[in-house]
Amino acid sequence: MNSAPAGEALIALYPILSQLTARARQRLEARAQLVQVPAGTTVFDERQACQGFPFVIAGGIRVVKAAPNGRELPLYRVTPGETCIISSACLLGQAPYNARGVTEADTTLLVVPTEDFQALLGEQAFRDFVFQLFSERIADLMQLIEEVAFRKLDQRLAALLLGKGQRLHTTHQQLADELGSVREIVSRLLKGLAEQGLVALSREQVEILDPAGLRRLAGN
Amino acid sequence: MNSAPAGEALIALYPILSQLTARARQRLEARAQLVQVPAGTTVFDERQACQGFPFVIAGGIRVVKAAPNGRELPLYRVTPGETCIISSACLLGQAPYNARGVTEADTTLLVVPTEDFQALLGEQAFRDFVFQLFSERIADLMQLIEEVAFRKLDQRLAALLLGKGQRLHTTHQQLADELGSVREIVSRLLKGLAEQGLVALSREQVEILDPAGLRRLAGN
DNA sequence: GGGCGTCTGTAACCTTGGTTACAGAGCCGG
DNA sequence: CCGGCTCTGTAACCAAGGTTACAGACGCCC
Repeated sequence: MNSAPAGEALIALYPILSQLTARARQRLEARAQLVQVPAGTTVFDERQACQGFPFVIAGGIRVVKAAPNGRELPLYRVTPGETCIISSACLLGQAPYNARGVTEADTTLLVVPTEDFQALLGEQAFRDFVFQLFSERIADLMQLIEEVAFRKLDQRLAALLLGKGQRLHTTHQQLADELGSVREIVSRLLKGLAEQGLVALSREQVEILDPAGLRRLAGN
Repeated sequence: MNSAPAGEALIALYPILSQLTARARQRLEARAQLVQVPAGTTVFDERQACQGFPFVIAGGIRVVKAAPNGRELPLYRVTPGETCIISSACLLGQAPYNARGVTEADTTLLVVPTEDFQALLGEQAFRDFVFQLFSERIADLMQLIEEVAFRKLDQRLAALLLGKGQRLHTTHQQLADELGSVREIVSRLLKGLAEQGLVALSREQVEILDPAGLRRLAGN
């Protein structure tokens, strides 16, 4: 590791690492690379071989599937304290990435070389940690499949609006990106929601007027 | 385990189990339940708590997401020698199932109680085995998301037809089920493929005439 | 051969969501 | 206050897929 402060931050974010054996710990400190990445960078992409395993120290990564026409569907986000299961899956399965990772903000990563990741997995504590994340993500992905395959866009939009406070500051375009759709449709649907009295719209803002109604819509 | 033959079959299918410690092995044999299930049985369903961990000895399980209107989208299949990662995810994440499992044929399962599954995970060999399956399935699920979200149905149909030999014996209804669609659409699309000379149709049969053409179609 | 069940073909129609193409509206800096 | 930018509203049109509703074909058993 390149600096002591980074090491402390790492342990604070990933308490599991404090349970490593001394040997694993030393190896990690000696070989991991601290990397700074500006917002909006593609840190890995489809069909690309996995070069190492990233711990997110600060910032965050949005993992998306990209359509041939340029549209993107977000799969999940990796925030500090989590790890990128797609990287784990690649490293474990010897397969190339099958999604794209883009930093959502200026991001600090600690990148562990492939061999050292394998070694880390030899540590029970770390392995349990990765296991836990795996199972959570799998549940998320199943949920996403259900939404994409079966839910209509207005339901997905309603679900997206919920649970982010009463006023969201966002553009229609951002909402569309989040749903893997396009701006015009989101505008259309939001108008529909507004006409039903569920939300109130203004520039770069959506105000939730009837959370229960939205939940009802989302839940069908 | 209830009978020696089942034990041998189990080891043959899951060679990893031969690497267990004697203690784990004994525990497994003492507590696992051999269960016979006829074809078409729902062995677990959405929102249901996970009761145990199944090893598939014979037959197979189709894991599907069910839509409110009764349609189903297959997520993956569990064949003998594999394990059901959704069960693993439930047990690890303490969450209820979020998909449905249906036997595709008469099926023999060895069901391991929850606590004993946790104990099995304490065994390195077994844990590695589950890990491997996890990463493969995650890749599958990502692939599925891509298909559902971005591919048109004719492309998905073309992909489905490939890699099953030159003549497939199946009904349009079965193909539709496989795609999470309906019979009429599949008939329509198959007709289109036939008109392009890619396939030849007859009752309960699809003959692949131009695999390369199908692959081209599927790959866009 | 007649009757029945399953499988297939097909047409008309509908809904959803996406595309294209603008027109304004709000905001901000010069 | 003006020009330019981003964001929003909206209408016309289109394509994909699903729904409804039949008709006929094939196979099989009696």
